[in-house]
Amino acid sequence: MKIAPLIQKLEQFQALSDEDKQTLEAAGGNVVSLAPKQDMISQGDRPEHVHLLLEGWACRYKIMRNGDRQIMAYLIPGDLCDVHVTLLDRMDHSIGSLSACKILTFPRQRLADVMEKNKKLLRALWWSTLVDEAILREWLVNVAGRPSEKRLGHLICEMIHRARAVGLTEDDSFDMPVTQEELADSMGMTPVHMNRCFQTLRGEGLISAEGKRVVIDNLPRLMEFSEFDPLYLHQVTKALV
Amino acid sequence: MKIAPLIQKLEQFQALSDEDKQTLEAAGGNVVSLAPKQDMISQGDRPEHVHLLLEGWACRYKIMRNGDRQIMAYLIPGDLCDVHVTLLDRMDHSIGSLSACKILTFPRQRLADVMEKNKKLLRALWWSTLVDEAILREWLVNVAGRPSEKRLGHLICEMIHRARAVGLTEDDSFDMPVTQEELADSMGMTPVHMNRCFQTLRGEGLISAEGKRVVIDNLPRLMEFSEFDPLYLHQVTKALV
DNA sequence: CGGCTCATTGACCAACGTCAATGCCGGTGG
DNA sequence: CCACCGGCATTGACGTTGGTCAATGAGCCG
Repeated sequence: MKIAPLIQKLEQFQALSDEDKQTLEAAGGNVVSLAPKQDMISQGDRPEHVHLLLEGWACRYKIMRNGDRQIMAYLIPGDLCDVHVTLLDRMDHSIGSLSACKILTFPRQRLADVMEKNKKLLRALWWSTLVDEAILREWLVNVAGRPSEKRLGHLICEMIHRARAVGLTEDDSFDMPVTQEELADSMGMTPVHMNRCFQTLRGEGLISAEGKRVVIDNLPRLMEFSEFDPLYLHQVTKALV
Repeated sequence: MKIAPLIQKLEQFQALSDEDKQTLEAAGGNVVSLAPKQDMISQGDRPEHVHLLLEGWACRYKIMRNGDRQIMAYLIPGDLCDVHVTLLDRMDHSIGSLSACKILTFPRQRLADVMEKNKKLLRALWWSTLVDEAILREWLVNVAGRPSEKRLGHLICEMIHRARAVGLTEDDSFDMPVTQEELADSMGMTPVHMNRCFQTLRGEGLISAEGKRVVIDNLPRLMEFSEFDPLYLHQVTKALV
């Protein structure tokens, strides 16, 4: 099933019947490929489709006055990028691919119809936007309140938990197709300093990133170091440890 | 009508019939008073009620490991504090009063029943959580990407727009019952530095805060200075200027 | 091999944090 | 009515985290 990772995510909230799954899958339209660093939707758009990420990583971002980019969320397979557009008039931010992506597009109205008729799915999708909001709150805490090394550590902890929930990890490692510059843009720091943070975490024996592969050498210790508490992810599989 | 400010807010999204309004009002329970600096809900709770703020200001916050508090949202009259709890299992943060508050409590199940039966209200309430999320994204941009004086300026612009939407402004001034320390906790800075930011904005002739009353001397210029674009608030009344 | 993007390094700098003192104001008890 | 107290705003001197600038490497691809 194309939408398997989404199903996997939604079932953390509520079990879905085969019929529910089929209904959702049937609402899907085309699968589209997107090259790295391309916009999927831009700020100001009134998109006609909702996008489900099937492969690759993407991000929400805004471009600021001085040209800086602020990344506000990372999107991984199973993430619906923009359920908003079924309710909000216009995109207040852009969504762009980080790596090469495969995307399933849902015609907006067809998804709205599904939610109109199937309350279980509606609740599940609403739930997923609430989890996105919870993640955003934790990002704010992270950026506003923690020193830079812990920020990076916390982000890595979050991403391995989310990646694991959709089956994208191996032991304590996963692919993170994101440059240090992009990481810096998401955590409110400079690329130079992001690099220094990586050095620190490696020096402490907490992680050993090689290229785009992040290997966490000691997850419990990294979680402790980064003050990471997975409660905010509202995952059923609470404990990874 | 007790829930007038909420109605006023929801109707930015969609007009509601008298019947809709009555349905929503009827779901409400008791009106409760809360002294300043009291928790309304605490992290980890599974609350039985959804809270609608009728009077006063409150905030979402988390306490961090080192005892610092991070405020993640300000809540003003008309704001539903925790629609989440109809779907998320447990509170991942706390909500506390800043000033004395009056709160209308909705028994969780009764609100869920309303949404079950009335799709228009369900959509309106979902919409309001999506707007909350949009505000949160902008806070992240603000804290991660703007220098401290613009952060404060941006927050003030946001709050006067939100206050105006529920009729709580007079010309370009409004009551902000929040200490500089609380503001600092929301913008990721220290109270000392928050004070310096106030001095700058006053010195530039942008605002003139006297006690808890904020007077904006030149709103267009403050918006320009703070890089404030109200799009993210998704208000119908876009322009204040 | 040349040219690209990205990671890494070092020297220096500024925004913001820390610490500690002082002032202001409203509330309260004598 | 007035003195005292407690919370908050304000100020100044100084310290530190993280930003800036600019150069060097390392890996990849045509």
